[in-house]
Amino acid sequence: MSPDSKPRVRFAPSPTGYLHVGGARTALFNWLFARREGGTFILRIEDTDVERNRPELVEGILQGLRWLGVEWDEGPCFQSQRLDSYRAAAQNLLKSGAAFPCFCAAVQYAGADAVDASDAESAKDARNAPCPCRHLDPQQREQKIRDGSPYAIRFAAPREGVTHFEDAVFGPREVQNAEIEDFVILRSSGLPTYQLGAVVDDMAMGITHVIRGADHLSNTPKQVLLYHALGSAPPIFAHVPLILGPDRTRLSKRHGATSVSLYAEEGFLPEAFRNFLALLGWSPGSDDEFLRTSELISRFALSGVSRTNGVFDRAKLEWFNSQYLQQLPIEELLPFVKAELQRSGLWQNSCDGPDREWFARTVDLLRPRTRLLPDFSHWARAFFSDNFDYDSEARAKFWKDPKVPDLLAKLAGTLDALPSWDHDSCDHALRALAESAGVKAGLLINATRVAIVGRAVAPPLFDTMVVLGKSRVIARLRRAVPLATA
RNA sequence: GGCGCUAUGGUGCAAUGGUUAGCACGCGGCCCUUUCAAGGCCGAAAUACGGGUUCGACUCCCGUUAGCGCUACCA
Repeated sequence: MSPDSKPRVRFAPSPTGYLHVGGARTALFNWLFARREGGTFILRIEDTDVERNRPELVEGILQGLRWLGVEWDEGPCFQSQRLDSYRAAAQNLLKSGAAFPCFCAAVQYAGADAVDASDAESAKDARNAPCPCRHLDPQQREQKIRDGSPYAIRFAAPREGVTHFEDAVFGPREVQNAEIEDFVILRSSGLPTYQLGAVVDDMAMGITHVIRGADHLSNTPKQVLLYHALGSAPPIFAHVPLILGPDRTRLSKRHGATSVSLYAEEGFLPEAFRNFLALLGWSPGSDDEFLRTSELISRFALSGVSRTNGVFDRAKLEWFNSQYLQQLPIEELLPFVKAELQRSGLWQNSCDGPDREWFARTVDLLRPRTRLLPDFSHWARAFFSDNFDYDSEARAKFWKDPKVPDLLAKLAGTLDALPSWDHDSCDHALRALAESAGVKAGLLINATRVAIVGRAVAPPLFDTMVVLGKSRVIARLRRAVPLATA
């Protein structure tokens, strides 16, 4: 790469499932790198496996990326629309002798367990046996092709020597070519395998850095061989460690939520999710953790990427979310709360107009106790609607005292007579009432909270009263009297 | 089985070959307090094991063990 050329990177998911956490992090690293270096981030859909391919899943992957805020500069392009390139490349390799046609029957992968469980020796032999088609003489080859025998195209891997490449994370790598089998590059169906498709496209797209999961580390020498055979210098590779579940096995559906869209639905903030994901397998080199996306970008470097697989820690993710919920400038948070309230049917348009200030103040009051966006419409429901229920545990605990109904009724009257409605006025009025009634202020405070918001969990009472407004508080107190009596 | 990668508290990350091995999540305690959070303070908790190299090793080398990956006409 010449000094003035900007890096070009890509994220290349295959539409065989949703956008999972591991893929999302790979995408994020690519994106952060591109943004940091002023490069280009390309999205490519690797849909060459007709069997597993689910075209309808592509949109979900795109949505997941958009939610994550990982915007691509080019694409998405589909490998299924570039089949000619792969076939041409395969033909070139055939002509140059770097590849050969294989007429063997395709063997379906039975799974690692099946192989290991069967007779170890024969399985071993089968695995190591080189494809005999490599040594077919030209006449036999021609004959078979003329006969119309279906064939795949295999790369003729060198039997000696070593292949090396540079990995920005794992350092310089060297592999014995003897360990590399004659892998298939074009299936008998005419569709390319991953190895060929990826290399041909990365070459065509001018990819300078291949940032992908470490599960590809072992296969990289094959691709390096392809680059050379195709007459191109390989890019710089950067393999990022895998994400594991709590049991330290590769994260999968078994571990529960692995789809990015699920986290979006649960009410995580995309920026919090990004922050969390970025720090899973990467470190800025210091102890800083709360890093807004702009800082992530300015500090990202491949040299900070770890070589150790990491466990996905949901608790930490939630902590990041709560941090963003309470530390974001309020104006940045409001749109997310609005969307949440719209989702739950609690949104009032006035909050975008005359009540905007009230809305901001209320959200600000609520947010230290929220962990996920839906908290705003669940336990904080009473702040946005008169239609809320009364938590039975809260009632049992704070409406237990028989004096409560009478106190609530009296409080409604006292508050109603208040000339001004502010924190201190409410405070004094309530404490005075408690004192004259001979009860502790706490008793009345707790009972009142349940009466006006329906539950034990809420911001400080007098702040809550101010935000709810005089008429609502009084109405709710009166409404609660018979309920507290029952 | 073969080949490869990795190894710091339960988890995620720090530590030019020299620190009482640091930070954060989680956990426990205390403070604050009107509930619940948030916040503040304190605490328990780690260099996988064994050999080397070195004045000195979390750091470099070897071995062991463990985990993971690849070993498909999957990606």
